[in-house]
Parts: sequence; C-alpha cells; structure tokens
Amino acid sequence: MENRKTRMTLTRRQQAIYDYLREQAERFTHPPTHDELCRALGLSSRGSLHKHIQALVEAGLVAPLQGRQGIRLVEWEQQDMGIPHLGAIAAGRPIQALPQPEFLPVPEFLLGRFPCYALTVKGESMIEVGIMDGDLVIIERRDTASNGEIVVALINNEEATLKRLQNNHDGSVSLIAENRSMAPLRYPAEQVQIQGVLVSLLRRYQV
Amino acid sequence: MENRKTRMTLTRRQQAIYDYLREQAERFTHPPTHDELCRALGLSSRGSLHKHIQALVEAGLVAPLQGRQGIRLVEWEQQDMGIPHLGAIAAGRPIQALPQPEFLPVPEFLLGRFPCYALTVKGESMIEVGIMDGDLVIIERRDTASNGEIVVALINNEEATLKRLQNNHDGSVSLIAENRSMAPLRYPAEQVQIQGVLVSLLRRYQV
DNA sequence: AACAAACGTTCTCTTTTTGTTCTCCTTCGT
DNA sequence: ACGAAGGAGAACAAAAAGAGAACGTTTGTT
Repeated sequence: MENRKTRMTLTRRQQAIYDYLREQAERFTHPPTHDELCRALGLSSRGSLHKHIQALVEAGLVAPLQGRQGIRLVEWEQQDMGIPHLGAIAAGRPIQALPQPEFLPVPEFLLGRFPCYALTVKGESMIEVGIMDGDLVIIERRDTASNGEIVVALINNEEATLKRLQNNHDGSVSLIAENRSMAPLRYPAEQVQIQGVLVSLLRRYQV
Repeated sequence: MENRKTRMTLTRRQQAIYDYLREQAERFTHPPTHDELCRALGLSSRGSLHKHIQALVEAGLVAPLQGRQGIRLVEWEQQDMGIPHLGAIAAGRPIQALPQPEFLPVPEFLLGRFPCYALTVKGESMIEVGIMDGDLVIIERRDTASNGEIVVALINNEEATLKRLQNNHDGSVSLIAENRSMAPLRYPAEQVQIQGVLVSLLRRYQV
C-alpha cells in the first residue's frame, strides 16, 4: 500500500521492476542476479533488463553493489526515506517513544546539517514562541548548543524537555520555558545533556 | 469535485475528458497513455482523442510530458516540483507577489486535497494561535470555507489578509485576528472573497 | 594457481507501443 | 446547406522494450 512511491519520471517497465524489487526485497537472502530477475519478470535477455536497472540507478532508487560482484544490485537504500518520528516530548517526562519510529519525508530546506529526527510537542510550555501542543518539531542531533537556542535537554538522565537554553556565567545552565506561568529552571551543567537543537517546525491543520 | 476554472470555452467532450482526468488522477500510477484513455472513454481512435488533448493543452489545463515519451500527458499541474511560493501576506495589504514564484518541495502529508500554494506571513495578527512573523503557511486553493477555518481572504478586491473566518447569521462575515490588540472586522459577504484555507505551517529556525 | 561457470556490461538489431498527422465520415443545430 | 463538434482509421516517426551475441570480470571449485 505505502509501497506505491510513484516516480513519474520512470517508464512503466521501470516502475514495474522497481515495484518488484521492493515487494520481493525480504524474500531474497542475497540480492537477486540479473538472470533471476529476468526469469521472474518474464524476460529472456539480461541486456534488456540491464537497461532498466541502469535507469533506476540514475534515478537514485537503486544502488549497484559496488566493488563486490557476483552479487548484484538492490538494497533500496536509505536515501530519501525521510527522518524518523521518534515520539512525543512533554516537559518533565521522558520522551514518549513510539514503539516503531515512523519515517516522515521532510524537504531538505527544513533540515539541519546533521542528522535529524522529529518529535511531537505535548503541552504549552513554549507557546509564547509559537510552538503549540501537537506541533511537530524537527530536531538536529547535537550534544552542544549555543545560548538562546531551543534544545531538547535531558535532565538527570530522566526527564526530557524542550526549552530555550541559557548558559550562565557560573557554569550552570538555565532551561527557560516560553510561558509566563512557568519559571526558568537552573541546573548544574553536569545534570543537563543536550540531545538536539530545534531547526524547524511543522503543523498540520485539519480541514 | 467541482468544475474547474475553464478560461476558454471548452466543448462538451473536452470538458468531459478534462473532468475525467481530474477525477481519476489518483487512480493512475502513471500518466495514462492515449490508448488507455480511449478505452476508458469509449473511443476507438487515438487520433480523435489527440484533438481534444491538444485543445486542453492550448487552454493551459494540461501539460504534455515534455521530453519523456511512452508515457504521455500529465493532468493538472503536477506537484512533482512542489508548490509555488507566491509571496508574502500581511494584514491589510495586497499579497506581496514574488516576481517569479519559487517552488518548494512539501511532503504530501502537509498538503490538502486541492492544489496548494505557500505564503510568508508578515506581522503578528495571528500570533495567539502560534502563527509568527516569517512563518510559511500552506494554503489550499478554495473559494469556500467553513466556520472557524483560517483563510486567506481578499477584501474589496484590494486587501488580502490571513484571518479566522466566521459566517454570521445575518449573512455578513467576520474576519478575526488572533491577537488581543486587534478587533474583529465585519463585512458584507459580497466584499469578502476566499482565496484559500490554511492547511499547514512550516517554520525554519536559524542554527 | 588454474580454470570453468556465473555474472555484469556493452553492443547491434528487431519488435512493440505510443504520439502525431492526415483524410474521410457522421451528426447536429441555427 | 453549411460549418462546428465529434469520431474512425490509416500511415508514420520516435520512444520503449526486448532478443541475442560478444566480452571482461568475479566467484567457486579443484
């Protein structure tokens, strides 16, 4: 069902072959040879198949097993399957992890330079900077952040929270909720571990 | 699924074919070939169909798959290249159009069922629902909206604004800014034209 | 180390499918 | 009668798809 990643730029045969590769991906213990694919697809010429495979390679949907041969291609790689949605973050509790991270296709201009992940915001602790309950935040995986950045911070290895970071002169750090009803929290630096920095935000309205 | 804007007068058959393309757009994994369309429409001659397609192309409603062949025409502006970023919207002024719309790749789960476009928000009129200055809003192109939806509204064919819509019982409409310092504005229905409905929001933080 | 089988790759050639153009035909309505 | 709308079908060029041979390289076995 979610298999139908339609590429309009592919011809029909190319799409069919790509679909077959994805459907059968689990059934192969090792990547199939051209001959095996020919038989499975009703072709009698490896040369013909090779043309299609080549097109898929150029489309970036398939990667040849480089160096190694004898085994052939496939391994529909992890290029543009998006970033993992890891769960929900609420102030003062551990991240509520999804049993199985779901992958979201996010355009590149919303990502950072480092690997990213997504979290759903629970609560209203950052409401005054426009981060609402239910929003999806994109977090760049980093263990350091500069003053004023909004970070995912882990406190005492227990509680995860999304707050604005402030490094104080005395070596402690403050985690500031952007909500007048919540006071900033101050911790020794050792108790706070940065897990990422906010780089973008997505919100979906129901229509 | 209503009739689309038909700029030039289409003949009955042309309109029927165009409607068919739009209705069935999701069912096609590939752009349909002329032969497939012939069978679907009960034609037995590709030549006849081609005349109609040609008319739709000239009317600008359909684009031929340029370069590519073997696969043929594409229905309504394909979102392959993303959605157009048309400019900026600020309360009380016309939309500040970009000289040349820039196309943004936006994942499908952030789009609506109808064609969408993007605008940059200027000002703070919706700040209390988390829409900040500089945010990118994704708007679904529609000319009607229901109560409580956030819409792009054109007032007196002059000012465009992003507000929450409220249809009043007396036939007038209210446009409500989500900002305590701005009072709701009330207009006769004829003076307000809906240009789209907010479906999602993107925000980029600098890191 | 040697060798044969299996494999990927490249090449040329043929067949099928598709878009396009053209001519001819039917229907229908002021 | 006449032209516009719609359709049928043949003909053609080009793209897509396929067949098959030839060649070099990898793999596995001896």
